[in-house]
Amino acid sequence: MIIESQIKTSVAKAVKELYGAEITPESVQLQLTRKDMRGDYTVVVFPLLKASKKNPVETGGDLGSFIQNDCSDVAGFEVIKGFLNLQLSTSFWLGVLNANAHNEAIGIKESDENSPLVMIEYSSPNTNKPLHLGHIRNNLLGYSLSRIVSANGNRVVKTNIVNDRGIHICKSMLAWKKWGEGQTPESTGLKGDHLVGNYYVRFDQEFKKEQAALIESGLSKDEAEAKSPLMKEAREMLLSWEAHDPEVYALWEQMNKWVYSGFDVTYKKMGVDFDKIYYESDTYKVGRDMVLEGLDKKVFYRREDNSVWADLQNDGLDEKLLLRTDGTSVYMTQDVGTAKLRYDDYAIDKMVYVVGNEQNYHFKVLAILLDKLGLEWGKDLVHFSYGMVELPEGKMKSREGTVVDADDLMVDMIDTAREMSKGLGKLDGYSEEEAEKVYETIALGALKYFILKVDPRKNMTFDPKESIDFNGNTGPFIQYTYARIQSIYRKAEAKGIAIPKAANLNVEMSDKEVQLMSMISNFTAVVEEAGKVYSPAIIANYVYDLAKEFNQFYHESPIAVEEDEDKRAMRLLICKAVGQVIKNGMWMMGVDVPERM
RNA sequence: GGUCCAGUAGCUCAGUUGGAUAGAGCAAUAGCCUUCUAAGCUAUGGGUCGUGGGUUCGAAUCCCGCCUGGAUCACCA
Repeated sequence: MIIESQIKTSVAKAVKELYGAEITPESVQLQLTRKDMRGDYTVVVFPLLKASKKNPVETGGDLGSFIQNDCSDVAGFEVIKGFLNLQLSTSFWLGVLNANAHNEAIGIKESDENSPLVMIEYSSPNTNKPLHLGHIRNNLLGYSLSRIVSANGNRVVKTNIVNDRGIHICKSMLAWKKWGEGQTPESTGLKGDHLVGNYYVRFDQEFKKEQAALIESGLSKDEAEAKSPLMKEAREMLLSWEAHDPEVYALWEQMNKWVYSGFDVTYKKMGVDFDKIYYESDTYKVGRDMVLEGLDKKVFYRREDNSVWADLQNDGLDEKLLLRTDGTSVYMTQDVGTAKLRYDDYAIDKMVYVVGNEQNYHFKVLAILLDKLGLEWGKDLVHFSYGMVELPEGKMKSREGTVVDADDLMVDMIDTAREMSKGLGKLDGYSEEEAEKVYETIALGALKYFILKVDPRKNMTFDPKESIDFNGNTGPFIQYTYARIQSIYRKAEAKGIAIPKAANLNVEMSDKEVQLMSMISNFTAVVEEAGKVYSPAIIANYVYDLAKEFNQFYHESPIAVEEDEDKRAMRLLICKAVGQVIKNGMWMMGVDVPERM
C-alpha cells in the first residue's frame, strides 16, 4: 500500500524535524487500527520515546499534528496511551473504492512466461484403496495452494505422483485373485477404488487370522509375520511384477485401471485436477539409476551385503538406505527418480511437496540427497507439511475401517445441503438441475472451508457424528453473503438502477463503510502473506471477517433502496468490491460462490 | 533415548515483524423478519493463553527448564 509508506516516511521526517533523530521509515511500527477504536492506521509510539524524550501522549500528539500537515490524506488523529491513531479522509477511501470496485482481478497478479515456475505436488495416493478424509485435506490444501501461488504472479504446474506399485497393491491383487470370484466394478456396481479397497481389507483380515493361528501354535508375532504364507505370496507377487510376469502384470493393470476410474470421479467431485501426473512404476527405475550414478561419483557407498547407502552424518542426520541388498528400490529411491524426471521435464524454480508432517524426516533427507546429486532446486525444496486429521477417538486406520471415506462424506454433505436448502425454500423458480448444482456448491463450500480455515500445520479433529455446520464461521455463511450481494443487484436492476462507474468524492461514509474499504484495500497484502507462508487459512479467515463485516453493514444501511443517489451509488460500489473480493478469495480456496442460495 | 511439532473459553478454531481491554463460531440465554435473502443481525454469560523462570516500557507471541499429547528416527510406503 502506497499510503502506508507515505505515513512511515512522514513519521521518520517528523522524528527528524521535531527531535533531530534519524530513523528509517521501515522501522516505523505501523498497523491497522483495532476495530473497536476510531482511526484507520496506528503508529506505535513507544519505540520513538528515546528520540522524543517525552511521554507517549505528548510524543503522539507532536507526531499526529506533524503528519496531519504533512500527508494530505490524513484528516485527523487521536492519541490513546502510546498509540497514535490516524484517520484518513473520506475522499481517500472513496478513491480506493473507485479504483477497486470494478476490478475483477482484485488480489490476483497475472503471470507471464518470465514468471517463476512453481511445481506443486499433492494428492499422491496409493492405488490400493479409496481416498479418505486425510486425502481430502491434502487435495484441498494442494489445490488451494496452487491457486494462491498463481494469484501471486507465478506459473504453476500441479502434479501428482501415483504410488501404483509395491507390496500394498499386491495385497489387494492377491486377495482378489483368491477370493474375488471374478468381481468387477460392473458386476458389483461398486466404484473401482472401493472394490479394490475391499480386497485390501480382506487381505488384512485373512492375514490376521493366519497370524493368530501361528501365534496360537507358539510363534512370536514377528515370527508369525515372517512365516505367514499369505505375506510370502504377496512378496512373491511383487517380485513377479518386477520381473514383468505377464499374468501378474495384466492383473495389476486391470486393478489400477479400476482404481483410476474411481479416483477420477472423486477428484472431479472434489473439484481438483492436475497438469502432469507421474507414476511410481515409471520413476522408481530412474531413481535406481540416479543412485547408481551417485555411487560412481562417490556420493553414496556400497556395503558388503551389496546394499547402497547415503552417509548423512555430516548433515546432522543418520545413514540412509537407498537400495536394498537385492538391488530393489525403497520409497526414497523413487522420490529421487521422480524429482529427476520433473527436473528434465520442466524448468522448475521452486518445488513444493504437499505431504503430511509424518514425513518431515523423509523430506529433510530428500532435500540433501537431491542437492548432493546436483539438482538445483533440491536443497530449497519446500515440504509443505500439514497436520493429520484425527477422529475424536484418535487416528484413522484404513485397515480397521475407522476411516471417513471421501466419497461418502461428500454425498452426506450434499444431502444435508439439499435438505436444509429445501427447508428454507429459497431456490423456488430454479430447475431441479440448477438447484442440485447449488446444493453441491454449498456442500463442498462447507467441507472445503471447514478444512482450509484451520492452520495447515496443525492437526485437526473431525467428528463424523457432528455434521459440518452451515451457520457461523463456515463456507456457506460466506457464500450466503455473496448471494445476498447478487440479490441486491437484482433488486436494484428491478428498480431500474444500474451499478455506477464511480462514487462521488463528496459523499459521506459511515465508520462501517470505511472499515470495509480498509479491509478491501488490504486484500492484496493478505494474498501475498498467504503465498509467502503457504497458508490457505489466512485467506479463509480474512474472507470470513470481511463477510461478517459486510453483514453488519447490510443490516444497518439501506443499499439499493437508499433514496440519496450518491449514497446509494457508493454503497452499491462497496457491494461490488466486497462481492468480488469474496469471489476471488473463495476461488483461492477452490470454492465456488452461488448467485442465489 | 535423539530430533521435530503442538497445548488459547465446555467444544472447534483465530490471534501479523513482541503492542492497547486475548477474539470468532458452535453450544446456552434474551431480543430482531409489513423494509435489499433470518444460512443473517444485536445483547448476555464463559479465560491462571499447559506450567515455572528470564529478556523489557510491554510477552499468548522471543529465550531456558518442566508437564502433557502427537510425529519420526525401518532392507514399510
